[in-house]
Amino acid sequence: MVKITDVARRAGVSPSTVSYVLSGKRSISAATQRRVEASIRELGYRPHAGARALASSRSNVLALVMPLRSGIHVPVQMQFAGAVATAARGHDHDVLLLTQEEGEDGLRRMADSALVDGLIVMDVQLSDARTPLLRTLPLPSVLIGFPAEAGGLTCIDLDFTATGESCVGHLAHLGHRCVALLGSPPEVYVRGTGFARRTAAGFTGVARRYGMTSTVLPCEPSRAAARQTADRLLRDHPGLTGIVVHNEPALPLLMEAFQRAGMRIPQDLSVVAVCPDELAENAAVPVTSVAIPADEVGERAVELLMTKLNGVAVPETTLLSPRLTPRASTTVCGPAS
Amino acid sequence: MVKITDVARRAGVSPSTVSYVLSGKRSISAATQRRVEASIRELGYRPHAGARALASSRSNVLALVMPLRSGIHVPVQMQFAGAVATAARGHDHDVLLLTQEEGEDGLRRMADSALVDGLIVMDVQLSDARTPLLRTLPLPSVLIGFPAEAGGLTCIDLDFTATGESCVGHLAHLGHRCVALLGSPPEVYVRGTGFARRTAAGFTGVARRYGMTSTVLPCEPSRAAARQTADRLLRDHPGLTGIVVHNEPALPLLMEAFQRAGMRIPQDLSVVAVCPDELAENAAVPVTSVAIPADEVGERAVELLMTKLNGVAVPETTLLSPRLTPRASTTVCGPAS
DNA sequence: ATGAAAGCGCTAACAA
DNA sequence: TTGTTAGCGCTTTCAT
Repeated sequence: MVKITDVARRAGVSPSTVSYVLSGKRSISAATQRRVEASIRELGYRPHAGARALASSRSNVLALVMPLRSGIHVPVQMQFAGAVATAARGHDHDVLLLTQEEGEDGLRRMADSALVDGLIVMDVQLSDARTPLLRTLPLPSVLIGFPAEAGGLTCIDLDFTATGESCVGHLAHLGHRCVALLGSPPEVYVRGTGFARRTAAGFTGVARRYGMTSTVLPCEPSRAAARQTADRLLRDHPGLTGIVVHNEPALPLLMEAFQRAGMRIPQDLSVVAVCPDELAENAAVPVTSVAIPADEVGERAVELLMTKLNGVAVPETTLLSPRLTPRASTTVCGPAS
Repeated sequence: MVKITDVARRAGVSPSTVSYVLSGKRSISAATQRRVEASIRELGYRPHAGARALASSRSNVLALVMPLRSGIHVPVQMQFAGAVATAARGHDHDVLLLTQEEGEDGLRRMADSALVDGLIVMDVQLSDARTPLLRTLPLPSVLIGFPAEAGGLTCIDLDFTATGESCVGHLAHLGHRCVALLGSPPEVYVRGTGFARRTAAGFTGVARRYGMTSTVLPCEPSRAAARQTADRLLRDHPGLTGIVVHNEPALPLLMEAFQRAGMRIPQDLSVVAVCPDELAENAAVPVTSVAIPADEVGERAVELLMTKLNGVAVPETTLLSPRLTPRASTTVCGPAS
C-alpha cells in the first residue's frame, strides 16, 4: 500500500505538505504543488479512508436512509438515490445505504461510530419517530419530505400542497366542477406520509375555494381495486368529469377502469397525474402531469447537507414549485363531442 | 465521545480486554466478560469506525456496485439492493452504494482507500470492462450475474439458461409448436447483458431440440413498440401460439397489444413471463411465470463474500434453479374453444 | 486470563 | 512557505 510518507519522500517534501496539497488548507508554492501532484499521480496514491477519518473526524461518507416501505413507488425512490449518490460524489463523498430495517437504532449507530458525516433521510412521515432523534443527534441531517412538525430540521421536497392546488386549478380553469383525487394506497395515508397528505390538502382546499365538489380516495395498485374505485366514484358522483391521480402504479389501471366504465379520456373525463414524465408520456392517452423532480431534490439535499457540514446555516424549509405539463388527457369540460 | 478506554476504566480492565471481548478473539473469564459488557451497555459505547478500520485493516463495509443502466427493471434491482443490505447487516457490515458513474475508477478507489472490505457487483455484462480489473484487485468480490468469461471470479445468479429452457419446455408440453421470446430493449442485448443473452440461448436451444419454430425479438417498453412487435410477429408467424416475455415493463403492454390484434389469452396465445410474482399475479390475465429470486440471490451473494473475507474458498459458480409457476395465461395448444 | 505498549496512516497544531 | 510531531481510537503483538 502506498502511503502519504511514500508520496512525500518521492516529492522531497514532508508528509504534512502532501496533506495540505490534498486538502488545500494552506497555500503551497506552485513548484511544490506540481512535484507533489506528480508524485501522487505516479504512485497512484489514495489516502486511507480510515486513517483520514480518525485524524480529521470526517469520514467523507454520508448516509442515505431509505426505508423501502410498501406502497411507495420504487423507481422514484431510486431516482432520488441515484441523484444523491451522484451529487455526493461531486462533493467528494460516498454514500452509505441504510435501509432502515434497523429503525432509529441505525441512526444512533451512525452517530456513535462516526461512520458518516451526515444523513439524508427519505420517506418522511408526518409523525415520524425519527425526527425527535434527528433533532438531538450530533450529526447534521437533511430530510427529503416534511414531518408535521418540522421545526429545527432541514427539509426539502416538491411543494405537494401547491401540486395538489395546481392540479385542481388546471381542471377548474377547464371548467370542471366535480373532481376527485385518487391517491396512494390506504397504508400510506395511515402512516401519515407527508406528501400524500399534503397533496390531498392542497387539492381539497382549492376545490373548496372554487366551490367544486371534490372527493379524496386512496387506491390500491391492483386491477380489481382500480375498477372498484372507478365504479364507486361514478356511482356516488355521476357528475364527475375530472380526476387527479397521485399513484404511479395505479395510473394505467385507473385509466383503463374508467374507460371500461364508459368514460372516454379526455372527452368524458379529464385526467391529471402526479408522476414521472416518462410514465405520463407512455400512458394509453398521454397524461397531463406534474413531475416529481427527483434529480433536483436529491442534488439540492446533498448541497444543503454539505453546507451544514461546513458550519454554514441553511434555510429550514426548501419547497420546489410544481410544474404542470398539459398533455392529451385533459380538456375543457362540456358536452362530449 | 465514549471510547474504549472509558469502557475499560469503568470495568476495571485494560483496553485490550475490551477489544477482545468485542471481537471474541481470545477467551475471557465469565466475570470479566460480564463486567465489560455491562460497562459497554451503560456507557452506550460504539467503536469508532475509522479507528477500527485503521488498526485492523477491516472497515466492515462492503460496496454494492449498481450501475443503474437504462432498460433494466428498477424494482428488481432495488430488491437485490435491499436483500444485500439486510444480509450485510446480519454480518455486521454496512453497505456503500456505488452507482458506477465512476466506472472502473470507482472500483480502484475502493481498493486503494480501504473504504470497503469487498465488492458486490450487479448488472454484469457478458463482456464487462470491470471483470479483468476485479480479477486483479486485492479486494474480494462477488458478481450477481455472469460475464462470458467467468474464470477466476465468484458469480451467482438465477440460472437464466435453465429459465429459458423451462419456459419453452412448459409451452412444448402444452403442445405449442411455434413460439417467440420477447426480451429486453435492444440496448440491453447490444451491451451483452448476460441474463438477457442466456435466457435467449436456453429458449432457442430447447425450441430447436423440440423442433419448434422459434423467434427472439427485443422489445422497447412503450405501447407503440409493443404493438409493432405483436403485429409484426403475427404477420411473420401466423402459426404463433406461445410467447415468453422477459421484460417486466413491456409485459402488460405486450399482452394488451396481442389482445388488440385479436389474440385471446390463453385461448389463442399462451404467455409465459420471467418477472416478479407480484407483476405476474396482477396482470389482466394472471401470467404463468418464472420469478427472479432477488432476495435469495442477494443474501447468498453476501454470504459468499463473507466467506471469502474469512479466507475460505468458495465455488466460482452458483446457479439458482428456476421455478415456474403456472397461472391462467397458458393452456394446451389446440383449436380455440 | 489479562495487561502494556507499539503502531495503523493521516491531520493539524506548533515551530521555524 | 514548509517541516516536526503529537495525537486520533483502536487492534494486536509480546509479556506475564
